[in-house]
Amino acid sequence: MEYDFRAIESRWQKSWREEGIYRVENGGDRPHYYVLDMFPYPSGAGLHVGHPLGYIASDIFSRYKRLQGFNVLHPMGYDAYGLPAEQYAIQTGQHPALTTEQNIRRYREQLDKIGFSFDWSREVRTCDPRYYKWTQWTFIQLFGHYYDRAADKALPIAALEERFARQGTEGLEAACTEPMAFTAAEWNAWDEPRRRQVLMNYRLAYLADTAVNWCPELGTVLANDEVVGGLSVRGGYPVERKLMRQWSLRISAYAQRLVDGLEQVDWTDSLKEIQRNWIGRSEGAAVWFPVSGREDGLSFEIFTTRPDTIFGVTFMVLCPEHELIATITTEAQRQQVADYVAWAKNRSERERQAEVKRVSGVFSGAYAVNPLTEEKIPIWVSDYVLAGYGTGAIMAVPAHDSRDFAFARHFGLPIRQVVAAEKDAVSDPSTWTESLDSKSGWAVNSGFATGMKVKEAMKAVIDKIEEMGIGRRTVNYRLRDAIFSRQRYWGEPFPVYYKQGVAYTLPEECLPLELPEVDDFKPTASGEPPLGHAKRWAWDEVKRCVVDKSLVDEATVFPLELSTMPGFAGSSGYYLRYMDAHNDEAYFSPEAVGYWQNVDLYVGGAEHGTGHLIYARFWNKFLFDLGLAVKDEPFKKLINQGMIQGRSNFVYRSKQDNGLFISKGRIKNMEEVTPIHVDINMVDNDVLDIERFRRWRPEFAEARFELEEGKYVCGWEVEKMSKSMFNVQNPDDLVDRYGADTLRLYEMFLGPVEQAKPWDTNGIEGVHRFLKKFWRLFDSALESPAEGEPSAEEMKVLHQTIKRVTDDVERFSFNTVVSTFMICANQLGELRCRHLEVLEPLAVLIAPLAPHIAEELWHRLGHDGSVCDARWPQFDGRWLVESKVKYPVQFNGKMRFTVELAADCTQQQALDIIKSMPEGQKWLGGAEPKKVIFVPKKIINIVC
RNA sequence: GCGGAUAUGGCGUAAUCGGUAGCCGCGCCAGACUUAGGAUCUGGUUCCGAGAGGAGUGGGGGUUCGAGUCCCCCUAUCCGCACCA
Repeated sequence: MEYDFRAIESRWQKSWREEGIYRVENGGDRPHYYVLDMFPYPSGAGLHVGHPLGYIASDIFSRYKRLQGFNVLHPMGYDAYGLPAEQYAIQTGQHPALTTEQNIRRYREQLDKIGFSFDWSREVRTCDPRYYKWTQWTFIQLFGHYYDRAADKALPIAALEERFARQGTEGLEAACTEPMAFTAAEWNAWDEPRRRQVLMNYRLAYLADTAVNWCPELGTVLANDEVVGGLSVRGGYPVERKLMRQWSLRISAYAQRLVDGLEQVDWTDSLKEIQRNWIGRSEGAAVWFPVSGREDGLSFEIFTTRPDTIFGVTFMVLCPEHELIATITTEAQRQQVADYVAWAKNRSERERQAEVKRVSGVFSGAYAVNPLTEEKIPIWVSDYVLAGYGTGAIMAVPAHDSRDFAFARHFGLPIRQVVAAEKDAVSDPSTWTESLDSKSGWAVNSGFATGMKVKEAMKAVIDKIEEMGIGRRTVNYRLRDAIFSRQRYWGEPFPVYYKQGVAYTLPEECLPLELPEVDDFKPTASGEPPLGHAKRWAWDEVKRCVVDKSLVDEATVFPLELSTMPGFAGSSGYYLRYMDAHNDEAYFSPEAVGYWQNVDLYVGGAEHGTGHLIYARFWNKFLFDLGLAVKDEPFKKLINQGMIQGRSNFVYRSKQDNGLFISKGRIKNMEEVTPIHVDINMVDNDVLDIERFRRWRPEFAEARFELEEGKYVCGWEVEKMSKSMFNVQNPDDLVDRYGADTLRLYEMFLGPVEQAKPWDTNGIEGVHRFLKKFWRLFDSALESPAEGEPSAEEMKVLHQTIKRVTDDVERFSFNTVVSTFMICANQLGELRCRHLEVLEPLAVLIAPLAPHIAEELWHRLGHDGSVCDARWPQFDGRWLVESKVKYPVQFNGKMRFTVELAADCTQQQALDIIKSMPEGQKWLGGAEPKKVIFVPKKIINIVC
């Protein structure tokens, strides 16, 4: 029988669908395992071959775990809200709801063709009201909680109110926007709006005037991870800093726990490092510097990681946004400072970042006093100090900070050395070409700290300023709160309404607050959210949801919040929803989360390291504080699949003769030809299909070719996969041509899952040939099965394969699994193996990789059920026993040599084997070895 | 600039521990079968050399009886962050 993959695959896909064999139940006796893929944005372009790479890897692991006897949760869904979907809708002029629906259908078709074992009964879509009900619900909880640093967790805001009524801010340690201090008496005297205003300072979801990333082109604000180099990630449009009243999530409150949690998870070091850098924890000191000559005792706070260099401060710098500037600037400097601040403000974020090397700044005319030396030091204003980090003010130590050094050199400010690389190695800083930033070395010219090592000096200086009451040891994070509102249409509406300008959340019973249909969903340049067009909706929903009916009158037409939530809102907790996807009473039941706990294996791209993976961890930690999630970290193990790049093909057109195309090997000088992208679908192993090329474009119909060995060989280059380069590979074409099993095997065979690699189909034939060979092996054995016992040789091949496949699947080395199967098929083919008891376990073994062919073979072997319910074959080591002498070596008058033996070989057996070998006798000189050292598993060193 | 990763034949890669470098596949070469094409099968294929032999895992050094693998320095490429005090 021929290997008819089309018939086999459609038959089994249909059967799986009808039998619902991938449906998973919560509970049962089997151990549980949760395998999750990062769910896709259903974009208009459909899936390309890069998408399924991770899905195939996770599917292999899920199927493997299932065959090992685990109850495996392996769900899939769609991240359908957010900018990409909406941008696509705007481009095509269709409503996002419609395009999203179409795209999802297309994605589903493409996914189904590849034969995944997803439990589609648990599908979630972030744009489905039954799903986003819980996104909105979580927002309400975030609004209703604050972060208590003493308890180190989120607590209900009601507890905070109670505390304020009892003792004001006395003794409170809580994450907040601005530090506040008031007494219980003051709190109790305030009215409701005033109190709410104060509480907003502490809520985990809060409204505040924030310097945001405003993208005029997209008509919305963006989070920090959505902006790279001053341009929006989505679309690449310029982004400017703008002060706007926006919702934010107080993710910074969790900064330390987000750092600490990385210790517990099994992620790659590089991804953990990306997160650590993004959170940017740095230890140092906060120090108050008084402004000189002020009767009101005015002072300002700075943050430094180098308190030991405080004796080397020669000037102070404030960021242009600093509130103190207006107060301290002297009359003489007022105009200059105002000009500078105005100039700095108008500079786009992109300009500022592009001109980092350019030094700019202005003297304020005011002076500060160094609290340790009593020295008077000038206060400058410069935009190299950032408003968003620390306090927006620094103490400048030009001798030991490269940025301060550049600034001092530019403006001719003094430079004073206070650290020396070697003890007492003091030199004249005016001769220096760069600052000495290293933290190793000794303090010099540093008052009481002189002679100490830098590390000691740091501690001594902090102790001193704490003792003087002018500062404290502190930790600063780079991680900033996540801006949560978007002035866009396609997102979750906020469950928020306003009463006299004060924000209230809707009652939970009213959820979901559904996204209305609007005629015009396009963003506006002014930043007015498109939901403003939905007058009827605002009206009706307010009437339905708002408790206080008096609000619904002509005067307050739009008491609802009109922004929507960003894309990451819906994707932050979806893995929890899969556990209990149809629950209308709760996000997920305690039983469901108690059973599945958290994700055992998460597979997805590393590009989410600073976005989704931070937000999801934050979201989970918050739900953990609420007692809903049962684990502090959501994703135990994480595998980053490498990006698949495109591999473009070129033809080379002669510059002299526009109708002539020269094969790559015949080109003498690349200057004489123009490379032209050609569609990779008409190139096979870099050989051009000349007829298809002629038909491709009218201008190539008459093309002539200078061939090499009768072929036209194309050039190639690795580029981004994109339509314009004609290098997009659609998985459907390959499935049609070779079948899903071949595609699955080939994507894995390409190389390690984690590695970035260009896509090319040059080897796919080989993988397809293997499947045919594998099929024939079974086919001939089924036709005339061998009688009697399988040979030791055959058993050895089988057990070698079981061992290697099991080990390699365990360590996610799927490319070597494919190789192992190829070797196995070659060897059994050579042995002409027709023993069904040798072949049957192989059908199970290959089921995770190539489920369709496995299912068909399983069926042909006479089994009624699915191969998915089979048991993973057990490795039996006794078939592999062998021995082999490796390197005999003599040294130090002793003999030592190394022997390779089977894993279960005993010491005595090892010695017997060695002594039985003629060389062994010679090396040992007839003597008994004195010492046998088992070094690794297999190799034994023997010392005589 | 800081941080992380990677570097092996013509190509993708393999070599769980330090133990005969190059498994498996592509491509290429030769052959078998075939009217032909396709499909299938067999043998060969790191480089230099006719051969004996020699060289060889980006470059240089080190540890070791033994290094692709461990350590130090350098180079190139990729990724992340980027005036973060």
